[in-house]
Amino acid sequence: MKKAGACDLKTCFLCQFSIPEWIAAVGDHKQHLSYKKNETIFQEGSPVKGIYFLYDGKVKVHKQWGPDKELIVRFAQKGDILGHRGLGSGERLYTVSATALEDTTVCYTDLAFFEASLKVNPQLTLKLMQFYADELQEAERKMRNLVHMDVKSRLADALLDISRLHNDIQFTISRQDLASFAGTTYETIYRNLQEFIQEKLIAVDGKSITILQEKKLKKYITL
Amino acid sequence: MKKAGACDLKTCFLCQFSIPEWIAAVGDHKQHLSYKKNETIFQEGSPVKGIYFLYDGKVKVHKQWGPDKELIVRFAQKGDILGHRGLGSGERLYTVSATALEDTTVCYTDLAFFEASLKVNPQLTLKLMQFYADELQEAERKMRNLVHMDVKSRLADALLDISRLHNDIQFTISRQDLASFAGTTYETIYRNLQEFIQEKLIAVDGKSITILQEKKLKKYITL
DNA sequence: ACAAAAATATGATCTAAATCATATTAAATC
DNA sequence: GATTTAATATGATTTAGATCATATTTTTGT
Repeated sequence: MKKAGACDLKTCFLCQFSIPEWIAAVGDHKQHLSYKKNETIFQEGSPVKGIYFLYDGKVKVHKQWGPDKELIVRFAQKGDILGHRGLGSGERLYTVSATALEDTTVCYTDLAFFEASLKVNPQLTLKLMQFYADELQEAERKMRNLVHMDVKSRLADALLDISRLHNDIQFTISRQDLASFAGTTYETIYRNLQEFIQEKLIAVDGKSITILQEKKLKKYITL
Repeated sequence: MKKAGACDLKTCFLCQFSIPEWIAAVGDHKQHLSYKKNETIFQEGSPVKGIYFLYDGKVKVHKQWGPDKELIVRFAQKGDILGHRGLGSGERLYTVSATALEDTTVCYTDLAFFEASLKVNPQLTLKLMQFYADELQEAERKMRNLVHMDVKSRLADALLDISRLHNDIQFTISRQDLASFAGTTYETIYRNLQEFIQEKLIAVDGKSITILQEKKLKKYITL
């Protein structure tokens, strides 16, 4: 991680929903930081020091289980907020880790300043609340999927989800990350990807995946 | 469902975090409603009309899957807010159902009034945001458990969770609800409960479950 | 109080997906 | 550019837990 130039004070969640008079204060307090591919931005279990806003790059938000198992909870990209799970009423420890999937730039605000921002900008609090509400809905939908859908359907859901995020039918992701996101193992993902390729619903070239038949993939989810 | 007497304007989330000048408006707008055991308070997929606050009784918050499968996302009790998942930015449909597990009293506020309350009371918005943050953390923890823990550990977690909620080592719950909460089937719960009884970690008498050795149950979770 | 419906109990069977094992290829790192 | 390390490929084996089947008990509606 190294410090980088100042940000434009327009793009991020914080600037977007703060009153104009507050933006100057934001400029004084926020820092631009950059991370290399695979670098950890923050670690599950460590104390929450601040909040991050993704400027550029891709980040995975994940929970660890033992030494070699994980669950990817979310992929974040430009504009997304990171580390906000620490704002709850419990102990101030990150409950997830964030790791850069490619070279990434974020801007960072310490917790005290962010909390002050919430007090000063009710609109910010409201938007953040709505953002949480959406994430909660999505988390619960995923929970239900984990319990009631088979792996192939969950993989279809994961592929569509990632495609939607990238706003592109083509994207790049490792099999292992796909497994951790769909809540299964590398081998099972490998086999089910093969099936989707056979069925011509997707095309794969190295780490690049292209969705060929979105409609048919979607059918797996409601079935 | 039938209308019941007015509420005390003190207990619920809404009253607790509204400024004093707003309480009168709350009194004018909120309604007390009562539901009999097994009655549906609101249904997944139907339009969000308002927000509920639990006054008395126990409620399960659950997602349906097909005609005969479900996932219980949360048990709610006195003071808890219900229906708030509808506050996100998406379509205004309930993403979960709420069903009374025993005779229950709630108070109800239509959505427009609740949203006005959020605008008027930044403190309310802030508290609600924190509440969401906590629920999100918990949902993500459960997701990880579903993926990486076996049923016995998830059952241990569910039992401890329910005990904590009731603030009592003894509580009452059907095997089917326990299964839906732990993300598994009735039969599997039945068998694992037998094991816990054999190991003398719990005692069961009809629908009543008593936790005998909390410590040992907890060990299942981190293992 | 009685019939119908729901919840519980328990064994037998089946299967999706995890685990194991090992070869190959690609990507970092020194 | 060579060497370690990580990611991918793919078959074989195992297993946890779902599903099925059926009997009994409890609850609930009329």
